Amino acid sequence: MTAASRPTIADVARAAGVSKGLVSFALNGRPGVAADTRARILAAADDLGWTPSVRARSLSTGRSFACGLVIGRSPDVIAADPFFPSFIAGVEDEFSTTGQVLVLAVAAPGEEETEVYRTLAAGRRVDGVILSDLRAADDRIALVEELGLAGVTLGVPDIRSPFSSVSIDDGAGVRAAVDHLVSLGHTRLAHIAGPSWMLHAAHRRAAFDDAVATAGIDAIVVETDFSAAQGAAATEHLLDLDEAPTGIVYSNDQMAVAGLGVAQRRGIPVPAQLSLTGFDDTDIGRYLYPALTSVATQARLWGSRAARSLLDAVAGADPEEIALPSPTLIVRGSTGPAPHPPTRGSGRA
Amino acid sequence: MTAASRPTIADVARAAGVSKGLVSFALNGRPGVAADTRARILAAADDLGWTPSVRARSLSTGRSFACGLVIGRSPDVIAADPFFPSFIAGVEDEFSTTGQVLVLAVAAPGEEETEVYRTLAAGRRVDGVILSDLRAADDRIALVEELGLAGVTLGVPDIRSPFSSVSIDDGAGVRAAVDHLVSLGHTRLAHIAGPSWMLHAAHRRAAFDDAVATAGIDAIVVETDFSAAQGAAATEHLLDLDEAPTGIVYSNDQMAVAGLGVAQRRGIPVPAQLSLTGFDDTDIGRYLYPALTSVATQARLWGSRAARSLLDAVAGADPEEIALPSPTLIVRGSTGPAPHPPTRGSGRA
DNA sequence: GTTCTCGTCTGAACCGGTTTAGGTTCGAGG
DNA sequence: CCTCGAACCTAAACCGGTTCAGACGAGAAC
Repeated sequence: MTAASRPTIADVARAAGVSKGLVSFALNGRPGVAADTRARILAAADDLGWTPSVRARSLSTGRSFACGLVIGRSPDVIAADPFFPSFIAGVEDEFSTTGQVLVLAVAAPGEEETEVYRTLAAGRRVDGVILSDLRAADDRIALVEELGLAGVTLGVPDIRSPFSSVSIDDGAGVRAAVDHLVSLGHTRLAHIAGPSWMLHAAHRRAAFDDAVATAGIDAIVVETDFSAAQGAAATEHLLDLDEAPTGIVYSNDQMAVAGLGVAQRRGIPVPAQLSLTGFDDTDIGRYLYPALTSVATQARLWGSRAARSLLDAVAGADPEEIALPSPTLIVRGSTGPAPHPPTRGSGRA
Repeated sequence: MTAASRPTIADVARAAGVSKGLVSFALNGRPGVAADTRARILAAADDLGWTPSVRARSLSTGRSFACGLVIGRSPDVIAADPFFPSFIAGVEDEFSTTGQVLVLAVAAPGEEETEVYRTLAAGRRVDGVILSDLRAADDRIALVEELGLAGVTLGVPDIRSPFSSVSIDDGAGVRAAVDHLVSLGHTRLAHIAGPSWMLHAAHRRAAFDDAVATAGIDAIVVETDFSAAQGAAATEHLLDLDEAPTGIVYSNDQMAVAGLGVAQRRGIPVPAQLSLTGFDDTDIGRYLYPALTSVATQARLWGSRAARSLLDAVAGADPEEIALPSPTLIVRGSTGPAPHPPTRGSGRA
């Protein structure tokens, strides 16, 4: 009479006239159940509107059917980064079809972050975790291994790792940006990099160094924390230089946007006097004036691949290294031919 | 020898020389346990490094110790919106101290979204959900109630709701923006609104209508889907008008940024000929040129309050209506005095 | 006809907690 | 000295699934 609580497997068993155990077998599609009995059980379950209790299943199988993503950044830096929403959408693409659930946590790197992993593992709330923003000699890898969780890293770690990795070749994007600028005649370039302890920031920087060396041109690199504030500051610094660069390759879009703001404030025409490229191909970059030339990564695809790889790992598959298609440079208005240099001595127009 | 699996409450009981039940009582700080026994049990638990299994606890208590947030937007629109990361950080502030966990899902409104709620409830994976981006006659309210989940709405619903709400007075922010522009002498304003089926977009629009009516000035409203693309298109439309507005109040920052791009592309000086205000006070807005005048909401605070309210509801508290501090207008360079009108007839400088 | 095997199904243990009914012990009150 | 109640504790049921040892029956092999 009172709120009939949801049917359990025992109710289904009673309705079908079989034992609990057999119901479990039938519902999980395991062999050893006569075809007609199976049909009868499924019909009974359907009739009663039975639905498995993940809680009970978790307890008896020892799996959580949930995976975690701990975003190790300060909220300010995340806020402006379009990567995670797209990435998470990709993860969902995969999880939703397999009954998994995504547990999200936000914690600044350090103590607090470690604590989050420990808590997640202690309560056995997740079966595995996605390690994003891989760091140099990332101690989370050993931590997650020690905690007995499955894992997948976004990018190939620089240390031994028992986990699968899913990577995108950031370097190709940066090289494309540099080549683009070089082909436009730029000879003094700069790179505004992310923090070198972040592996992908380091990769982008290395690719930049490599590309400019190959092209045989001058270059300077400034390191930042990826924030708009430091992106702006770094740009100011570069523009104050005696021989200011004529092209700046930013390690993310939000710094590029801030850099564009700095240039405009100084009255430096973009791209006539200064070309800028971003990284991530944020939607907003497309609507700025001039629109931002940027490197487009496929965050959503990355998310779904990482999710799948993690589920494979939870299921006991061997680690694998997955490489995603290289990012592509989207050329827009913020890059253009190098300005005619008003260099001393050579007074050419 | 072999991987000693984690200690259970039975191990603790054995070590302390008491029964399982008493251990449970002691660990949960319930009365009826002698002080020294309690101490002995706690010491034993500590010794063994015991940690509760949330799975087992879930099964026996019927609670999940997890809450859900289903973001009902298309990934593109989320990506550029800084609200959720900050909001989620706030939710975490509250959850992390109480051992709760946040389950995040992303689904475009409609079928798919409903399915996500049903799935979450069917598996009893969450105890409650946060309903964000409240809609007109939001059917999620009845759905969540029917599913037997606790809930909290972000904003006061326009229909009967059994849930607590946590709201911020968007209208105050929009009014502040309008008043600011009016005080600068603007007499033709426009509002680029979000979709009217989103309650907060509707509120902002209503506040705009109200504020311009009070000021007794001309105004026009264009509705969009909150995306940068439509923000840009709406701006183009307004600037094409015979009597183009001299001030535009955008319903979010990303449209304002796109609008600024449009103005710059047309060579319309901002703020000399056109003033713009955003909403959300995105970090990026601060670094544009000119920097964006915007309405700052406290997303993180909102998150922690909503989380707390939801936990109260899960614990059985009566619904409450919480009002957050009004947002404040942050004035920056994108707004300025109204241009001297080169109107026909009155040739005043 | 007996034995073996296979497929089908049952019953019970188990996962790791919580909760409740009831049993001891002890001191106070009569 | 006996009775009674409070304080403390135990044992067992319970949450809702999974899993495994073994019961049972039927057909095949001998």
